[in-house]
Amino acid sequence: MTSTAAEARLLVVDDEPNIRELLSTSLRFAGFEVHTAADGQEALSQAERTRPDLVVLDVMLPDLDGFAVTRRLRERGRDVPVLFLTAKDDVADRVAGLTVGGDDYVTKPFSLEEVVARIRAVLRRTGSGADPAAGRLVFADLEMDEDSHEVHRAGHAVELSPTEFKLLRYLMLNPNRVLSKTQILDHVWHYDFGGEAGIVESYISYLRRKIDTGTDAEGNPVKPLIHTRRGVGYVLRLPPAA
Amino acid sequence: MTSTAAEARLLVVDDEPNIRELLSTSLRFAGFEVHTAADGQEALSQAERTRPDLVVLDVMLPDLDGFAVTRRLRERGRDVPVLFLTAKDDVADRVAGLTVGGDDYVTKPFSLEEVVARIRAVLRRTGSGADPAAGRLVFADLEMDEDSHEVHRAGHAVELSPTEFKLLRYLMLNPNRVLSKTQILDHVWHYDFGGEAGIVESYISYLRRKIDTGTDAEGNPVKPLIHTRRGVGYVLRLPPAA
DNA sequence: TTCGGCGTTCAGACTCCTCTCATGACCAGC
DNA sequence: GCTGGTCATGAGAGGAGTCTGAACGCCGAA
Repeated sequence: MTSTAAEARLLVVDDEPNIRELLSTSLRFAGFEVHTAADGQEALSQAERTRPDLVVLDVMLPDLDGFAVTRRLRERGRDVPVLFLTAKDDVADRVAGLTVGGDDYVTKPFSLEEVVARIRAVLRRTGSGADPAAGRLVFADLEMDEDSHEVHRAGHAVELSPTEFKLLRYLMLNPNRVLSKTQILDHVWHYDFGGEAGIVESYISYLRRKIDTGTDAEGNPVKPLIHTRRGVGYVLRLPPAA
Repeated sequence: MTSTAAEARLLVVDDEPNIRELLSTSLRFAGFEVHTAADGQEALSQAERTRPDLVVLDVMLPDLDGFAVTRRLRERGRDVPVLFLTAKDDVADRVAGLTVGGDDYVTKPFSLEEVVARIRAVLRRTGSGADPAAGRLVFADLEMDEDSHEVHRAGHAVELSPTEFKLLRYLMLNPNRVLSKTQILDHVWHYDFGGEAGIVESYISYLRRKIDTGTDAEGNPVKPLIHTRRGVGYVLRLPPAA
């Protein structure tokens, strides 16, 4: 995750300490200023004090639920956008219009990639953002549009599965940086994924097949962008000059 | 919902906090400046202060009903247009008489798509609006007239059912953006719709049959505009270049 | 009342995705 | 050149996601 100047101020609300910790650490590293709260009441007072640009809010809280918190936040005139965290079987619990306005939601267990991407997407939609490059990742002749989920290599459209897409986004957010398989697993896969790191190798292989093969407009083979650092991990970068 | 500079100032009047919240959040995100009131008296004083361009008014209020509020508003010389919210069984008798002038009404439970579309339609009719493109949505060779409810694909008229129409409008308001099934459900269907997201798949299927099949003027098959992003949602966009 | 259109649900078929496993290639150090 | 470890890739099982047709109830129009 590239960390720049503080991108935005977030409030993370979850009663499970592990989740709170996981999120706040990762989001701070992703460049956000992060405050936390463990329940609805604390969330309201924290929001009052810290004036977040976005609230990451677990729907299931011990006191007030996420909807009550949202309503009270907005009754106070703060129409701050919310990213809801919800269990998969709570879908019925979705209640009227979880995703109204600029809001969005992510189901637990989530991947960190997913959360960061959704936060950025919500801020992009609701923020003052007039950034033309918003939602667009570019590395060499490889381009990704996060809103339409489109990927192009050397001008050609590439179809990626959801996991392939998330993996490539993670690589493109960290160009020229070697990422270990464990790191990739921790960011791209669900936080309670039980499998082995071998799956990363498989998906790197799929990605290479889709973006590092084929030819450009003149018929020359494209230069590979995904490189193996044996014993270390993988890196997205331009191939060495010669 | 594309959000632009504040389009107009609205006053939302409803005694149910959830409905008020749902409406104000969504309408703000749709680009309106929104004030709220919980009963008739508050509505009158808010209208006095904020001078709205349109009032969204629940007919059933704890103190004054929608008639009285409207009458008093107009006695004060404010001929602001009103969009009434009414329960289904109130329709026959009373509401019809209410909708004099540029007014309109929507029955509860409503869909957000519907409310936003009606508000825009009323403002278009009554406002100073001289926008030539008003009420007209175009994407590639697909055209929709929101006022006449007409849809054309490659020059051919297409007949759509009401739900199909709303779904297509939502897609056309968000071109090149992947919309999840939940998002679509929340915007296009009634806010208390209890069903599953499967219905979205069905209606996408109907829409495809009507607008993504057939041929253009030269007899070439039309290019599909509705695309599935497996595991993510649907997107309205031009097919990949080649 | 009958009829037809519409909204909704459901089930089956199908496609695509995820993940694991096994094999063989590759690489670095000796 | 060996050798042990690492990595690339294909095959395939199983599952999740998707599409479509059929059926039913509702409602408004005739």
